[in-house]
Amino acid sequence: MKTRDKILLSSLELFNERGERNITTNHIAAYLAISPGNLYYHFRNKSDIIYEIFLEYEKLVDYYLQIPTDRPLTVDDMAFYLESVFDGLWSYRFFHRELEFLLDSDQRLRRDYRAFTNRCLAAINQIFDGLAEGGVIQPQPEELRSAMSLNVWLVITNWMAFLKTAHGSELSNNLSLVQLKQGIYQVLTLEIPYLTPAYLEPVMALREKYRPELPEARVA
Amino acid sequence: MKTRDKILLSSLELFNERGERNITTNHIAAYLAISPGNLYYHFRNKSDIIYEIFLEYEKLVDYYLQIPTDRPLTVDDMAFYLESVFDGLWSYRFFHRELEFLLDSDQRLRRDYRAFTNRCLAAINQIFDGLAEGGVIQPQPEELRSAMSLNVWLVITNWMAFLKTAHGSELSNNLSLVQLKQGIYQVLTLEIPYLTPAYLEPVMALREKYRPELPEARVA
DNA sequence: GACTACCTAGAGTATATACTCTAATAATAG
DNA sequence: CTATTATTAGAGTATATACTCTAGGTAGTC
Repeated sequence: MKTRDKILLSSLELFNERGERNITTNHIAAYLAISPGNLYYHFRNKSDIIYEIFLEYEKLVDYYLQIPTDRPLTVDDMAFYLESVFDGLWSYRFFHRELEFLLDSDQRLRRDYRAFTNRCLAAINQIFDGLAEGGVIQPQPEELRSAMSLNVWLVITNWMAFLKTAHGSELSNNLSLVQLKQGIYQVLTLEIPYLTPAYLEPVMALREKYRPELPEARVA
Repeated sequence: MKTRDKILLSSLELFNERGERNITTNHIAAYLAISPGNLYYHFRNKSDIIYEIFLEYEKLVDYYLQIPTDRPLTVDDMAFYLESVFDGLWSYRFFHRELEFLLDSDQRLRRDYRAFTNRCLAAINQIFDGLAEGGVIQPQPEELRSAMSLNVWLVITNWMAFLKTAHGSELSNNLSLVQLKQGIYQVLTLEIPYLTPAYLEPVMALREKYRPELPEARVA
């Protein structure tokens, strides 16, 4: 593998594992057993590395969120979109963690991420549209559907932070893909009241698959 | 005012304004025109300052989220809780911004914040309970209500990050309390399907007060 | 006035961080 | 083989950061 790609891969791994804030360019170089000079030969600075990683993330999610408009959507479609989005979130999980700082430090990233968010929101809207066409959910006025889509996005992008901060034992802050996908349970919770009677049962069954095994204490 | 209190106040102000990551203890001292030694006389380190600020935040929110259990809750109660929570979020807005790093760096904070989250979730649950008693929302099974409460929490705590990252112009990332309170619109969106017919109209009217004036583009 | 507890200044330091520079080595093209 | 280009090592640096240390001031009390 090319050194440049190794740098991107290892950076992503280290960022995910230990947080972007805790990983310096010197750490990355040491991890790869290359010199700092070598790293800076391939990337002008740390921001550039992060930006390139974002471009990969963006490409992955955009790929999965191509919503067919020529046919209605099924519950299976919805399940696929949810699985895919959470897989993407998992692979690039460092990103949402320090998002605000990253966007403050890089104008390109700021601009691209905003466009990315809008595409995601549009895709969620389209999914709801397709599900309504497929008779899975009841059609809703545009305004309500948009606000619901935004709530779905907020739940998806905040679920991981919730897990890391509120969940888990006092010592371990480790996170598993299984836990992360319990976010699907939360997203499906949002949809329940809008399901058509015919699809209530299958969607509830799908939801059940993601139910947390040991729900955290929610009562004081 | 005592120097110690001035440090806390200025730190909060600087953290909110420019992000905890961008503010060093030397910045704080310089801002107050005191010496670093003086600052370190009052606080052992930066984490201690942040922890003290958290304690204030915690106290404020706990104060507002004392839910009466001896009477049903009204729409006005709900509006008050929402306003209060978003006011708190605004006053200590730096906190949720770099939450994960802060909790990773301070065990006390990690422990206390987790307990705080659980208290908040319990309060949201109680509010839903009280609203059901008051006939505002339809009573729901415990499981669904808990999952809904969690979604409310996720929307509330992620709304600000959404504004900062996805909203606003490319250059300005400034945030206003008015914008922040548009999060109430999103929270009320979650409640719509659970409202009793009698309360649909008044809650929709309340929601309308927080509708964003210039909604961002949500369609590609 | 002198004792004491509290408070403050400000220079200083060890370490980390992002990044640079030069020289050398590999790869490739003609 | 040679010239050129791409890649790498590794020492080095300017700046920042969190924090320390010493000496001295201030306020209250007897």
